[in-house]
Amino acid sequence: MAALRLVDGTGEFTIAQVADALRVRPSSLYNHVSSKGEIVEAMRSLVFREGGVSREGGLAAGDSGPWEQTVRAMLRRYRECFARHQRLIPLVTAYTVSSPEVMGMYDELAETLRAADVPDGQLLDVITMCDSVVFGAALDLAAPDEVWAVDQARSPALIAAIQQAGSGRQRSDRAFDLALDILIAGIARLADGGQP
Amino acid sequence: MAALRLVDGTGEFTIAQVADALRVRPSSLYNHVSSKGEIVEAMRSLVFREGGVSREGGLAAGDSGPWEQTVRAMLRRYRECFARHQRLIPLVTAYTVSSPEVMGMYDELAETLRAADVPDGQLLDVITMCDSVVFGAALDLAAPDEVWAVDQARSPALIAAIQQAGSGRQRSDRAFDLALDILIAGIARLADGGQP
DNA sequence: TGCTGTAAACGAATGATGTTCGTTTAGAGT
DNA sequence: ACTCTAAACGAACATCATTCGTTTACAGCA
Repeated sequence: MAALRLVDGTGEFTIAQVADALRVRPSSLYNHVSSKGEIVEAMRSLVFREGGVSREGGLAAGDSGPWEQTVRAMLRRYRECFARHQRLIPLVTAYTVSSPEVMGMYDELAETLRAADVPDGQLLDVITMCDSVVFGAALDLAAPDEVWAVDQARSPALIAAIQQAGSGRQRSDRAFDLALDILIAGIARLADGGQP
Repeated sequence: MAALRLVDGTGEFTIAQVADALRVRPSSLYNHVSSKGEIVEAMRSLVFREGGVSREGGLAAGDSGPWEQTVRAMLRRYRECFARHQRLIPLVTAYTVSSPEVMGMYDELAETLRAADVPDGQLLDVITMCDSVVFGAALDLAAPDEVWAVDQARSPALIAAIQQAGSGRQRSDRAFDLALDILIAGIARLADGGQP
């Protein structure tokens, strides 16, 4: 089944292409999967497993080290998965399915955050926020560079900013790291009550 | 052209459906648009204009009020657009196009942030981060509730969190507001040098 | 009123694509 | 050798986006 992943080199994939890569006729595939969506789902699982996002051994609770590092590493790993398969991103977001592999990661995240004293009432909100940042960053990663082309901007501030920033992958990485910093600092402040 | 938007009620749209809604044959549409992608692009513009995201009058620079409020309102409006057309989200992210209408908003954001003393070197990173959060939140909005169904979670912390949280729209809104808080607090800290 | 030019609608056709179904092949276990 | 099962196969379909040459509707103008 891994041969499907050769096809994420082109950004699209058709049943026929997959069948070709497998030296098989299109119809034969339907003895193993029931739809194209199921293939997308399989790819998602695969990407997660190969990225080590879905924890093999039990849950996290007993993890060593400060929670900040754990969360940072976790989210970074999460995004890294999709960074390695950028073309997959529009597919998995379009297909809106959620494989059980993903849930393992949320479990881990929940345990870690809870151990870090994030109030129960805000736990799910924080998790959703992490999710948003990671997926948003992944989308940004998949977007073509021309989104930030100088000639589309009319504001001098924006033009200057674009020229200062690196290009493509670098820029995206740096922005994600910054987001992680801010995110974690914010969670930390949540963890002890108010704004101080 | 606005009649196409009736079709975002189903989550998908085919040329034939659009043609039907317009009391016209599919082929006739190609006298007005050159591809399906162009229709998606048109929808994106329309959503932006109707949401008031793309500023009609010139740039923002002279805006009154603290920048925090301006940014918060801007991002909230941005997300609100897609909240009103959830089914559009996978489409616009998949089609990866960028209409000129969107750029106006980035211009405005850039000016505001710059006026708020965000260091030039990090301006684009901050903008990207805002973008990520908004799009991630929009995606979360579009995701079905079952993503957060109790029976999929294995961790007690996560199960508890899910039960405490509201459902659907409420939950998503609250998570987004929290993210905005954290985001803006983080930007504010950026704006005066270090972590303090 | 009749002529003309243009924009839009039309229908038929085409090529991709995902999917179904009944049949056939190959091989493992007895 | 016989049987059972899983997988491959090819021939269909249905759905879609898109193209092309033709025809209609109508506005401007003589």
